[in-house]
Amino acid sequence: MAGSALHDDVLEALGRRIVGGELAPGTVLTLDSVDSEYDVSRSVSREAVRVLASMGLVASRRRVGVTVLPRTAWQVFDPRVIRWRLDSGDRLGQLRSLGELRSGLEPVAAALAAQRATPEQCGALTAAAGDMVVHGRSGDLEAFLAADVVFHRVLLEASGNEMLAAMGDVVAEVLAGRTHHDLMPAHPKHEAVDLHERVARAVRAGDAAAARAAMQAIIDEATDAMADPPDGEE
Amino acid sequence: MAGSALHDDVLEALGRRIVGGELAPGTVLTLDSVDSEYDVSRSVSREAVRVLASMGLVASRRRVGVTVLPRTAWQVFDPRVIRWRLDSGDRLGQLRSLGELRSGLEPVAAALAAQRATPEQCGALTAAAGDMVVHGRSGDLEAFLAADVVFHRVLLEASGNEMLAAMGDVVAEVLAGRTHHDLMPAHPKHEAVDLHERVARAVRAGDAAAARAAMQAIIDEATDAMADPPDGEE
DNA sequence: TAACGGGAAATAATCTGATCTTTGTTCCGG
DNA sequence: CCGGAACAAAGATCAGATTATTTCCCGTTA
Repeated sequence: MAGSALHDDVLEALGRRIVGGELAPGTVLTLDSVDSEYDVSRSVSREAVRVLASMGLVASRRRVGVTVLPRTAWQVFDPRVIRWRLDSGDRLGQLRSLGELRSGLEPVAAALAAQRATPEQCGALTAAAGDMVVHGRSGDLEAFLAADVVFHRVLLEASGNEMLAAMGDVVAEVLAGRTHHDLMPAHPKHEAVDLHERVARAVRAGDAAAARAAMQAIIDEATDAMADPPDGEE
Repeated sequence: MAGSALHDDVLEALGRRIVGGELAPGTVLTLDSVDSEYDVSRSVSREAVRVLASMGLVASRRRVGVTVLPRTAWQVFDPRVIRWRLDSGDRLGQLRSLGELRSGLEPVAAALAAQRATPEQCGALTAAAGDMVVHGRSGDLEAFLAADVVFHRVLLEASGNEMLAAMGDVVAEVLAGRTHHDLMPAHPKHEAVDLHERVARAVRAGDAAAARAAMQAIIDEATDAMADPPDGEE
């Protein structure tokens, strides 16, 4: 990291400690303690705390200090909060929440994409689905994952809804987390790959209902897979 | 607002100017210019800019200044960004995006609530639906809105998914925006109110499919209503 | 002429110390 | 026991200086 890392270092460190549970809700820090602990000047700790406050992780009051807030106050859609939760002991809970979210959003995105996707996006979608077929057969899980991520990202963007599009990064992290934590079978199921192709076809044809249904099936399949881990882990 | 307002003032002012389009993407400010324009000290403008950067509205680089970023970089799930967009000329676009989001999320939330709602939440849901009936008849739009907000908020919380629950504030703003900008009929439609009661019943009965279907119908109805404004406005 | 390299200036980043403001606490008088 | 006044702690704000990058410009050189 070339640029100024100081401020972000403190932000990351404190954020992880809070999200990870080391700093329980109700804990009070003082700016001075942050200064000395991370050996930075007040402006740096001040700005880090200010950003944490804007994320709902802490609240600072005069004469009291900086209080760690309970989960209910967190901005759970903030990408950093999501990332910290995925990296912490709360990974499974976060994946469950995100899965439920996806089960609502992605079918809608598919339906909208069927109505709004540009020819380029249709092409990219078809290409990504094709890549999934190829890498699914060859068993190259990383390449498969990459194609999967591209597929979902393009689809969300093609929805023409900037909020759905913003979920692209999150979905990418979910997919990556799934492959990297043994929640995926060694060979992607043929049905799952087939469903992706079906979504691409439906979007190309402008068939919103079919796109929604196929995407719904993808999510359902993924949910079932997570409920029954391939190697019985956890 | 009791506490320190200075920092938030600058943050709000700059945020609104950016989201509202007055400060177009690519515009560069300098910290000094912010200092003098709002007549605050360096630390105040610094922290405001830092938070704006954390929201993806600006990026600051040495020797260049503070650059306003394009929409694609914005954290569109940040509640403040949503609020600013709703208050700006982009209100209709934001309402459309949020509507599409709701059409995905709320049915899922209803289905989950049917499986997870506590007895207290069931009670609150039923009570809110009852209030909607009463105030819908009497024509007290504000009281109706309040009950509507409570209904959706409780339902989202009852989903047991903290990310869905976090959408409560956003949904509240959407509903409020609708009534306050003449996108609602003078008397709430009987069918809409009836659907809310049906959701409450389904959740009470633990019937996830029925809860999802009824909620879907609510959203569809709302979408249709927005497509055909009652008094032909817009 | 074009590529390369060395300043110089601009600007955010950081540090520092002082002062102001709010607010929880304590203590005193009634 | 209660109400209010004084005190103190901690963040909030201010002001200035210093540092570190980055960009731009210009001269040199191949």
